[in-house]
Parts: sequence; structure tokens; C-alpha cells
Amino acid sequence: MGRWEPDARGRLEEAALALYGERGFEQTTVAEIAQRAGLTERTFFRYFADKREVLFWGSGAFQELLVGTLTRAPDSTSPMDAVAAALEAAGALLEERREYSRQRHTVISSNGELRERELIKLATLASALAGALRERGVAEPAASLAAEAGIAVFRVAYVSWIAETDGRDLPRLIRDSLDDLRAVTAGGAAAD
Amino acid sequence: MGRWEPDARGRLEEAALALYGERGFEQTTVAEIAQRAGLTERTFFRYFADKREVLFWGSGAFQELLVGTLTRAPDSTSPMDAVAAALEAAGALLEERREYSRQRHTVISSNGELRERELIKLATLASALAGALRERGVAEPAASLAAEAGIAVFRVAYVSWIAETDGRDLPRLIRDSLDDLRAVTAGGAAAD
DNA sequence: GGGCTGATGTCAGTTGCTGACATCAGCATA
DNA sequence: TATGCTGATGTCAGCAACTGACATCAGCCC
Repeated sequence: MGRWEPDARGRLEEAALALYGERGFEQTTVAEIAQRAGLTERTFFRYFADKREVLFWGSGAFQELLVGTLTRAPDSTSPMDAVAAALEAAGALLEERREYSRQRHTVISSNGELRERELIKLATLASALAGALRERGVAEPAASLAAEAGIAVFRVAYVSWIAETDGRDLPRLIRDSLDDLRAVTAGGAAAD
Repeated sequence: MGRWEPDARGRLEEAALALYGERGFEQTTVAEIAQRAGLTERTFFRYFADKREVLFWGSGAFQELLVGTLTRAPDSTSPMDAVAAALEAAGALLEERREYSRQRHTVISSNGELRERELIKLATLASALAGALRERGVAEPAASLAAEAGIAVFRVAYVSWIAETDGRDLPRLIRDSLDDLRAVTAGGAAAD
């Protein structure tokens, strides 16, 4: 048996999500989170750069899944469809943790600072997708636009998924949202 | 003559931008900004909610211009084109303050916290655009998707504008980016 | 046995940010 | 002219986020 209880990081994540949910993000101090996890405030800041980051630690793996899926798409796949395939794979991952995702989303959407952090994580994902598209030979600005549009599709689908207006699962909502985007951007003035 | 020097808010904005540019955002304390403006730290926080917000005070007027332009677009204009018209009008406003925009962008893009704040301002703009589209009778999720796609177009165009790769002005870059988006989303699997 | 390692704790300090209260020029009005 | 109100600013005390420096000590290697 080790000197300390195992999985300090996981305990901190769990304690933080619970406390943010119970009494709100601003009303929770880092000292309280650490105490609930049986650790000290200083240790919290060794695992997480700041009080918000504790809710976003999984985003690294999420990004790897996105980029990996995009990279493995057949060469013949169009940029937008490759992005969509990656988003659907990521969506399937979230689908497996629906209840956790709901709880986390409730906490994040009820606080401005947490929403800021979520937005920059999504922007980072968009950058990573754009980079992976460039690796496939897609030129700018097409790469960035496909990536940004993909993230927009994802956001809209994600919100619907959380709201659970119907029984569609997240990958399905992503497909449908992409179709909606195609409908809304279709037509219009062509380039001169 | 008044009891105090006029335009305290403007002096704080100016001092903050200068100091953030000279020594970086994190290396600048609010007390230093206030001192440079001939005021105290406490007064800074009466004008701005936090240390970042001092760079974003103009975003309210920006949003009003966007929404106003969108609202005034002819009823026959498609959602995406109405969004584009609003973005071009806003782009024309920025075009008039090119040097200031550059300086501000340099400061913001060199710091993560400031980028977060910028992202949430853009997300707020997207929400406002989506709301204005709904007022025009556009249903969800088309309204949100058109707004989000529009903001993506704007971001890509804005980055090009700052980079000044060629002589195109911002409204022009926005039009071109929208055409690029249309090209990249065109085709693909249709809804079943 | 002795020393090294790595996760954790302790402590002091800076800074962002807030609430409560004080100050005081200018204005209105008796 | 005296009196009192208003609103922008200042002063002060305090909390909490975050950081750097150093201490602790079980387990492991030699």
C-alpha cells in the first residue's frame, strides 16, 4: 500500500464537480475542494493550473480522438466530411457518459468564467482540426473554415443533446446539424 | 472646470493598452494602470468589472451595430446574407481604426486570459445575431448555425486582415471568406 | 543502512477584487 | 448666504486565487 490514497487528481476532479454543483463555482473555495479530497490547496494547484481547469482535464484525450479520427479518414473524403467524421466519433465518446456530461454542462453554463474556459478549449480543438486538415493538403483558409464550421455544428448539436428534445443521440445530432448548416449556407452570392 | 480631469474611463483604457503592450498583461498591475491614469485602483474597478474588461468596453456598441444592421436588412435577404451584411458593416467600422485594432489584437493574442475574454465576446455576438434572426422569423437551429458560421467567417477574415497579406479591406475579406465557407460546405451527403 | 525520489505539506507573500465608509466641489434651493 | 444633497473619487480592511521556497517522509535502489 502506498503512502497516500491513490488517484489524487481524480479525487480532486470529483470533489470540485460536486461542490461546484452544490453551491456554485464562485461560492466554492479551492481550500474546500482540497479538504473534501483529503489534500491541501497547494496540491490542488500542482495538478490544475487554476480553479477552472479541474473541469477540463479530459479535453486533451478528446482532442487526440478528434485529430486521430480525422487523420485516419480516407484521402478521398472531403474536408468537411472528414471533420464531421471526427466530430461524430467524439460525440460517440460523450454519448457513453451522458449523465456526467449533463452535470458538467449545468455547472459550466451557469458561470461566465467557466464558459470562457470552455470556449477556449473549443477554439483549441478548432485549431487542432485545422492543422490536421492542412496535413492532409487542405489549403487555408479552407482548412480553418471547415474546422470552425465543424465546431459550430458541434456546439449546436451538443446543446440540443443536453436539452434532450428528442431521442436522437449525439452523433446523429451532429450529422443533422451539418445538414442544417449546409442548407443555411447554400445559395447566396457566388465569388466574382 | 470640473473637480476632476474629464474622461476617467478613456484615460484608464489608454493607460491599460499602453502598459499591456509595453510590459505584458500579467506583468502589469491594476494599481500601475490607475496610477498612470491619475486615479486609484478602486476607481479602475468601478469602471471595469475586471482587469481584462478594460480592453473590451467598445464591444457593446459593436454588437448594437451588428444587430441593427441585420434587423434593417430587407425581408427578402437570406439569413446568411443578412448576417454577412451585418458583419461587413461592423468590418467597415474596424477598418477606420486599423492601427488601434492591430495594437489591441497584438496584446490580446499574446495572453490566454485575454483570448478567453475575446472568445466569449464573440460568442455573445453570435447569440445576439441568432436572436435577431429569430426576430426575423428564422427557425432554430438555422438561426444559431447562420450566426455561428458568420462569426467563424468573421474570425478568419479578421486574422487575414491583421496579417495584411494583401491590400483587401476587412469588408472585402469577410465577403471572400463567406464565399470560401460556401465552397467548403457545399456538396457532401444530403439529409436522408 | 544510507541516500535518492517524488508526492505532499507548510508558510509567507503578491495581486485581483469587494464592501463599507469618508471626502468634497458643485449645484439647488430656502 | 447658508444649508444640504449628489456623485465621482479616495481610503482602508479583508478575502481568495495563485506562487515560490523549503520541509517531510514512505518506498525504493544500491
